[in-house]
Formats: sequence, structure tokens, C-alpha cells
Amino acid sequence: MIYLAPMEELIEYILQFGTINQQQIALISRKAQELHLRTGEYFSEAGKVSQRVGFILEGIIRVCYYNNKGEETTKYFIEENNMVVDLNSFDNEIPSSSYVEALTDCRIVFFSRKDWKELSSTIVGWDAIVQKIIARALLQKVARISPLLSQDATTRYLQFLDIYPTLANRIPLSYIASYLGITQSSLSRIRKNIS
Amino acid sequence: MIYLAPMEELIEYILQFGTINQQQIALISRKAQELHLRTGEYFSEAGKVSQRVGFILEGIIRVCYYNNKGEETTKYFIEENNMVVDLNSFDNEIPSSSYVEALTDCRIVFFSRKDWKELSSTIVGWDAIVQKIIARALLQKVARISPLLSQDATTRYLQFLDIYPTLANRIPLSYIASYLGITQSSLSRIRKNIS
DNA sequence: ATTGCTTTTTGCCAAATGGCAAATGATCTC
DNA sequence: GAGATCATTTGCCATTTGGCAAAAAGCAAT
Repeated sequence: MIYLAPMEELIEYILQFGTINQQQIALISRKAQELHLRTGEYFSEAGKVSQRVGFILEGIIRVCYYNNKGEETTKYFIEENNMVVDLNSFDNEIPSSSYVEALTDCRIVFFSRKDWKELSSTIVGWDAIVQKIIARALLQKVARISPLLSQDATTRYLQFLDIYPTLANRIPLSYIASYLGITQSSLSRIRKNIS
Repeated sequence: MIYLAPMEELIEYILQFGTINQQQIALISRKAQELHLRTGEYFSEAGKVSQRVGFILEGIIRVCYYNNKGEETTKYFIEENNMVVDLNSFDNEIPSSSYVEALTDCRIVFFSRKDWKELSSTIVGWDAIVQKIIARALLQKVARISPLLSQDATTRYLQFLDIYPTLANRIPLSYIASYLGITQSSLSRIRKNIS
């Protein structure tokens, strides 16, 4: 029991996906770095190669990108107790096309690419754990996005409220609108009609 | 070089994700079973536990489900040279909520749950390969669905044509419409306007 | 409280899409 | 080839949503 307090949540999270011993926990704790982001700051940016794997202790993050007209689209929200990483960019060391932005002040623990690799080569079964985490996150993502397509805007918003019950009043309406694929005016009207 | 002809595509596919030796290839080939589906037949059905992992040699498959009004929604199309499996149902041995249906006549190789487990316990590195396959498929899925949300119906259809250039004329318009989240009348009109 | 800034709501109208039903076209069987 | 069946297109109209701009509301700094 020598790991530090902010690590507990991460360790508990990891333990959902596999078994690690005290020594391994200590290693993970040594490699982990802490990071605070203020609202609006980026965890990673479009055009740069993502260099970190993070875990959100507190706060909300969104992944977004800009199209050729400069309009932004919110692809996804990530809440507390989830990993945050631009897989494609981090794994393949290619520039990302998205911004990963703090929507509220965030407390994050993260690992550099080098440390992350070291975990992979030192901890037996680490890769398997990571793969499970990734698979679950991706499945969840698909499950959340997929049904949005076939529904009208009101239903989409109601579903958003279901999935992210705590988000609606913590983040700007315009982001929710762009996640749902509607304009903020429409969402504003929808909100009015619901209540 | 003792494996049978229809296996070559599958082996080649697997080799993209990791290394396996001749002996392992032989094992995989012995366990693989062949399956032909006619248009409209199911690979797996809602309400039943998915018992097979498949690989499409030829043909197109769609994954769909029915809502409480009996309307069907196409969640996804899967083409030749891809794995087909209802992950959630197969892994957790729970009943599926979707139908996996052949849109054209299909040639498929598949593995029973028992054989699949045997591959996992016999072939070193098999799980890692499978995880990579899954991760790539899920990433692709997200990448395909996600941008659809923020666009109007015409753009969605054009993008569908981009992603599935060979599908448009091989499958009924109504399925494409339900995948894109629009009515078939609308899609018909959109088609007219484009050409 | 006042000011300036950002976010949200609203009104107005145009455009896109849906719902329904009929017409047309395609395919298959007999 | 005549029906039967199913898929697609079209017309009509209602509804939803978008685009734009102005008004209102919220918020922070002074």
C-alpha cells in the first residue's frame, strides 16, 4: 500500500480488466504524472502527434475537429474515470486530426509514450489489459453514437440526457448541439418543448 | 502449404495482425467450417446467443435490429474479407439484440465457440491478434458512423458511396436509407438530384 | 450598478425531410 | 405473357430543421 492517493482510482479502474500485483502497482504509480487542465485547455491538438495516455480523475473532456469551413464538430464526450487517448495518433505516431479539450477544469493522470512502453514491456499481461480497455471503450462509443443516426433531434437529445445525465448543465449547449448534429437554435427550441 | 484454398484469404487476413506458423495455420484450417448463406438468411439472430465467429469470403452482410414499432434499422454493413461476429453476444454468452443477415449470397468460413476457444488456448499470441482485429474493426466502425451525424442527408449518401463504392447497386435502397437514418423516399429523391 | 462579452433564446422565413398513398418499374412464378 | 409480389419513384402536404439576425439572459470585471 505505498501508492499515492490520486492513483487509487486509476488502479481500481485497471483492476476491472485484469490482475496486477503490488509491485506492478508501484511501478505504474511511479510512472504516472499528474496534470491539471483548465477549461478550454487542450490535452492534445490537431496536427501534433499525441504523446500521452491519460486517465480522467475529475472533469469532462470533449474530442472535436474542424471541417474545411471552419465549423467545429464535437465527436465525443469523455467523463471522469475513463481513459483519454487519441489511439490512432498515439499508436501510429501520426499527427492527430482532432482536438482533445477540457470542458471543465480537469484532473488527469497520464503516462508519456516512453513510460507507457515501459509498462507494456515490464508488466506481464499489460497489453491484454490495455486491449480490453480499448475494446470496451470503443464498443461503448459505437453503442452511443450509432442509435443517434436513426432518430429525430428531440429523441437524440433525450438519449443524450440518458447517457450523460450530469453533462447537460455543465457544458455549453453549442457543444451538445454539434455532438447531436443539429444547430444550437434547434436544440434550444427542443429544450423548451421538453420541459 | 497444406491448407485448403478457401482458407488462404482468411490466413492472409490474420497475418496482417500477427505472426503464425505453418502448424498453427494447419490447426486453424482444421477447425474452420464453411457456410453458404442465401440472400436473406441469417448468420445470427436476435434473441439467440451468437455461437460463431465468421469471416466473409464473398458477399455482403448487414447488422440490423427492430425497434418497438417494428421498424428496422440497419446498423452496419460488412463486406468481403472482414470478420463477422456479434462481440457482445459471443463473448458474454448473452442473447443478441440484432440480426446478422446476408444481403447477397455469401460464402463464409466460421469457427464454433468451442473451436475458437481452442485456438485461443493453443496458439500463442492468438488473443493478441484477435484483439487487434477487433480494435481495428471498431475504430473503422466509429470512423464510418461518426461523421454521418453532422451532415445532411445528401452528404451522408455521398459519403456512403465513398465508403462502400460497390454496395450501392447491390443492395436494396431501403437498407441504405435506414443505415443513413432517412426514409427511402428521401433517398430516392436524393439519388435523382445527384445524377 | 454599469459595461462588455459570451451564451442562449426567439422570430422569421426558406429548405430539407417525413408520412402517406398512388404510380411505375422489376422480378419471379406459373 | 398474365399475374402476383416486391422495390422504387413520385406527388402532395405537414412537420422538422436550418440560416440568419436580433433580443434576452447570464457572467465576469470594474
